[in-house]
Amino acid sequence: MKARASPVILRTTCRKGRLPLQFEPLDQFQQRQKKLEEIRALGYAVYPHEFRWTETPAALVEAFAETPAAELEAHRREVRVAGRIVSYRLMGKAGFAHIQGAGKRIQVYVKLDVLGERAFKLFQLLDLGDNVGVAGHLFRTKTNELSVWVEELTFLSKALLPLPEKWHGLTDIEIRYRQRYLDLLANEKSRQVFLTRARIVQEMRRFFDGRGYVEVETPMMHPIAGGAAARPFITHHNTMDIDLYLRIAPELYLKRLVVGGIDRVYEINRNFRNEGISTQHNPEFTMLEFYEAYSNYRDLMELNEQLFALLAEKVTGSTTVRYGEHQLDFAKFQKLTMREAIEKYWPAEAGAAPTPAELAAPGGPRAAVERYNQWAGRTGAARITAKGQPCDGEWTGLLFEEIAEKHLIQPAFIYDFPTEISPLSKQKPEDPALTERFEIFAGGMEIANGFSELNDPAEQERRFLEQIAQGGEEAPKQLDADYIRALCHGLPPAAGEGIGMDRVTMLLTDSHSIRDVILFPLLRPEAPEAKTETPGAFAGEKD
RNA sequence: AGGGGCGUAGCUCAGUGGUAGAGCAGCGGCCUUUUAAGCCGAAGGUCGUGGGUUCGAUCCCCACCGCCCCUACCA
Repeated sequence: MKARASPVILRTTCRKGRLPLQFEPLDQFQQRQKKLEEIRALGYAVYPHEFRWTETPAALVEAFAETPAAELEAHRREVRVAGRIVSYRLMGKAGFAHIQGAGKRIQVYVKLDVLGERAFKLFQLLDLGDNVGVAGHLFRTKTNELSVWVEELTFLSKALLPLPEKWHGLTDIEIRYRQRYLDLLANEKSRQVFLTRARIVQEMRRFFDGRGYVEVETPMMHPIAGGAAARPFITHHNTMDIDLYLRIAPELYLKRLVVGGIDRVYEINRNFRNEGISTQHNPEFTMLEFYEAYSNYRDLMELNEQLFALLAEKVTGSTTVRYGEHQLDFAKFQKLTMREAIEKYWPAEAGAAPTPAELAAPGGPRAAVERYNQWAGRTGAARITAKGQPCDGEWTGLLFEEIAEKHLIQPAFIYDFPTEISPLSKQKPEDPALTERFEIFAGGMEIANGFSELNDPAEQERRFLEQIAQGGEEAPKQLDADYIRALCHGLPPAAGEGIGMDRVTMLLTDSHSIRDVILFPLLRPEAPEAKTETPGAFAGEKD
């Protein structure tokens, strides 16, 4: 949208204690520094250390929303309240402003004959964006707006740069992401999204803590990147002189902890994947991953039904949540095996849909792909393609992704994944071609992935070696022998799952880009500005 | 990575092949119950960057940069 997000940064020479940077708009920046000096000259501390308040602006507005003027007069309510100035109207010897705090704004009224010369002069030197504290009593104006009759005005800090425009607010998407603090100040909706996100994390913790789970933190820097198929970021430790990978999943460490007797364990933390960026992908994203000994994937599916219904209810007040044009019902999950999903969503015009039995037969998935591609070729739809020589399981996965995934708007479990694409999952006893694995889809996105954990070290080693042999950028390069050793010490039967917290937040806040639920999403760094020598940068200070 | 869109004042946006405009914010003045306060006045822009076409480019063409969307990879 914008060439570069303002402000333009002008570099100046750094002199002892002086602000080395200047920011656009320069005229306002300098104007406000001048006012700051005038405030100092009046004898006010320009960076005071605290303000004792009694209520936030939001609390006042809420608590006295209905209190009539007469009652406020009769029972005078003294308050001390602090916030950021978001509107300002000076009218000669009186003035109004709104100060914003805890997401809401309250009006304050100042009068020369109440405040006195010095404090009123201070009020005249205020700008939109400044932080102030006021002490006084509540009253209602002629137009019946709840306001603070200010008896004492305290300067708290200066905004040297202007706030976004007050009427339209901040709409520039790039600035909203790069300078999130402005977005949070200007857009209540954005503030709400991040408060809701915090609430989601809180409720998740409550849910797992209440079931005897222990929260842990495992390494984010891994000598071997494992636990998922993804390209890792590489970093380097100087003293040890070794390369490390930012983790792509905590899975293998958490299961070591289950070996160690922490039977119910979870972690909420970041994963890093060196892959594409989109409305559903940020290079670092937050996963809740949990493991439960002695349970299988069916137990987990049941747990998830409880979890998501409860979460939606607690966070939005209802188990039914609006997401764009849809109403997602988190109290009702569709359940389909992967093969059933392919059959169900197979396009009618593409000929007979492959049955689960057909997809189970050797060469069946491959044949279905060919049939699908013939149809795709005729209609111009995307063909299913793969590098190398995919096996039946991989073809099945590709079919599912192409045909079914986008239709999974309502919450759904897709289960029984091919073993070939599930290297850490336990096979189904009656069919070793399939594993006890499920994924949860909602809003057309994958939001969770869980399975009965493979705990047979011999089989795990075989699967790892197979992965490595297949190669590819996303396959591990090295056998994680330490993990196999841990399995050799005996991992009890267990089920585990990872939940994409960012995506869950998207669903519960009706956000359609992952960047709207991540405070500081990854953006390309702003182009460095040309260095400009600007001597005597500060008002009243010359070198 | 490929395709599409966008980039004009601090913010939100108009606009034109002939040297750029509004509202808000900022500056000076008036104003002691306003609330998108009002009124008067002055200011503010290498129209994303670099080339090209042209007598002349913010506008047309090309390249580059950044952001957004879609597709691909992925969760």
